[in-house]
Amino acid sequence: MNTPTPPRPATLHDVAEAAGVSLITASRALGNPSIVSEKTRERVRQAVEATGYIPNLLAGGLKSRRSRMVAGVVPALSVSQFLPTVQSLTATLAQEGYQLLLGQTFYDEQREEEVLNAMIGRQPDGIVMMGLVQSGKARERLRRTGIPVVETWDFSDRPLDMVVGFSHLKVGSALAGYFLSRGLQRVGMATGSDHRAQQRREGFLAAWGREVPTVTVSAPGSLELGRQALGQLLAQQPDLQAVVCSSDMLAHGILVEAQARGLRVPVDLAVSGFGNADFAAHLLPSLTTVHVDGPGIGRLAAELVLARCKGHSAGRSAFDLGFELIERDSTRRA
Amino acid sequence: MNTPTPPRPATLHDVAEAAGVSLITASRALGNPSIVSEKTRERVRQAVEATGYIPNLLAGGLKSRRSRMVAGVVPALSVSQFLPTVQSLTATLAQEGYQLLLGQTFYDEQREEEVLNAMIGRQPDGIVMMGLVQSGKARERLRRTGIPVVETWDFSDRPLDMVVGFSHLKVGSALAGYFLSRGLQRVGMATGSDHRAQQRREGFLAAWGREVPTVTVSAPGSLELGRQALGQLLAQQPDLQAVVCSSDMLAHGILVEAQARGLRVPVDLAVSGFGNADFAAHLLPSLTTVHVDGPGIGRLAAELVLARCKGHSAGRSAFDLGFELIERDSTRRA
DNA sequence: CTGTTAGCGCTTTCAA
DNA sequence: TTGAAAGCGCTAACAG
Repeated sequence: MNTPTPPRPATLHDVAEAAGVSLITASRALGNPSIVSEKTRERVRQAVEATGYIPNLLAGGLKSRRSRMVAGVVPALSVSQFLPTVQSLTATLAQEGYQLLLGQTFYDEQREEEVLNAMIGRQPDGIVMMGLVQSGKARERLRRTGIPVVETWDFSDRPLDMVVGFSHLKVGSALAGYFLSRGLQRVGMATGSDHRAQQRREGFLAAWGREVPTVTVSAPGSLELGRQALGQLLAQQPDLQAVVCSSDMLAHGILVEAQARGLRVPVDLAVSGFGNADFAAHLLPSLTTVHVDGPGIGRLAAELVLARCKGHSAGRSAFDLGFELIERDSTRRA
Repeated sequence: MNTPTPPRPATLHDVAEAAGVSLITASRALGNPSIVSEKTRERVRQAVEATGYIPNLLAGGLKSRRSRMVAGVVPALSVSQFLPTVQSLTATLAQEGYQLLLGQTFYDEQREEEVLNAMIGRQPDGIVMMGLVQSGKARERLRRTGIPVVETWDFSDRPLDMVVGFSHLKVGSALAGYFLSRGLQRVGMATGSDHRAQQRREGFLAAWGREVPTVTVSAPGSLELGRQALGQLLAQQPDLQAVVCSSDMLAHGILVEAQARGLRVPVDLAVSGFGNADFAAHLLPSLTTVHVDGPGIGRLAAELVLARCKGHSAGRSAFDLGFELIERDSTRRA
């Protein structure tokens, strides 16, 4: 064999030539094989093999107006809450030949606008946001592009386009109801600075009926910040009975700091988290938390975008997937 | 004002018309402003404003042969080890107007080939892999495309193209040296099934000089798997003195299970992790681990890709960023 | 400094 | 079932 490897990557033109068919026939053999004869299809297949052809999807997308890319935007990748969602989103899209373009806003409206503009310029077939789009300018711009947008991990009756999530206010009030039912009085909060954590706090206070000592930490929080938060809460209220946290990592920090201070959980102090991280069930004591179906959110978001791409304009556009309060040992009465 | 919003998004053509200049002048005013007169530049700027123009970067890339996208490939997004790297990679690229295309291999060669083909079809200006490219077929194909590739989080003297990482063998032997120097004899390992964790194990055994009881868990491990692993190790060797873990989460699980069993760390059992996760320093006891500069890896990988895009063909292509063993209380002699 | 011309690689018409 | 023509939106190359 003496096939000199072509210096530049093979194009569909090369494939057509090698197969002895026209360019468009080669295109159809690959993109719409059912309307091409068996024989031709096979010859094209061999030509692809021989040339090592990989289709340039950017070029195809220019004419067909589908990039087969979906933008996924997170506050920051390190916010572990969203990882299962982004993972299943990416995996579901990949199954259908779509790739994810990743963007980060760092909880900043300016950056949110920038990253969304950068995404729009790449003509994504859909955009999936973790959280609601904050910037009004960006909302307006997105609406005008007509690109399908799925906001997730939150809920709104008047979404930009589609929304898949749950009500953080309701999470907060569910937690308040739970702690009230346990007869706990002196509750404190360790809560992230982000919009969703603040919403849960509001929901909690509304149901609780009065203010509670609160330490706000920079989103999304960490074990270290949780440890510090307990110190600060105890300084404010030495006879604290419970701490409600906006993430499992913060709650974990509370558990560690409680142990360091010789406080027994839940006897001396009850603790709850949020997110049902995979470590929550296996801590000592196991952590009471709020479970959310992260992978389910990602899957549904992907399906909604894909459905739109195929022209099925779904009827419903707001999906409340709810949440579940999971009681474990960290709040269980002896 | 009575400017009817155009139903289809504005193109550069519309901008040029609105500004009263030719298409290419409008293009230059945006992409290479220094060679356009101040006056023209301003008129184009206003036309962009008026039309709400967002450049179609896919179309531009077709001709210029730069997509301004970089592919980033992880085993799975939930492998938290890589998150700081992907985060800084994405952020560094975004600063220069590049976006990240995300792919997942799920530790599977078949999927690795698929995801790399999907990426190549999108003409990325570079590819950053977390780990080495496993599939020989994919290595060959990547080499032929000529796309800059940076393999990370590992090291090789004969990389596919560029490599930014460190030697897992050396990490293993450093850990062995450390435990030997502590005079510990009966050591066990809890280790992930992935290639890098296995390499660290090999490095450890080579320096240790003999086999040790080992529990292998599915990569990347979790707190729960760590807890189970300690049970299994103790069943094999009841008088175990130390456990070397392939991740901080596994080590954390060992700590929790030790506490559940009434074993004191480090007095009864010494424990080490890997990765220096942000919780490691704040656990009780704080966790001895191996620190790796995750964000630094991402930043350097981005810079290498960007340098190649600008034509600077860097001399060096293998960067060993090393690692640092961080001794904390979980192995410290009383 | 500005414009004209010719594509990038592919897919959508339309016609055979 | 196959093909020819046209052009997606933009930029490189070469004039003026």
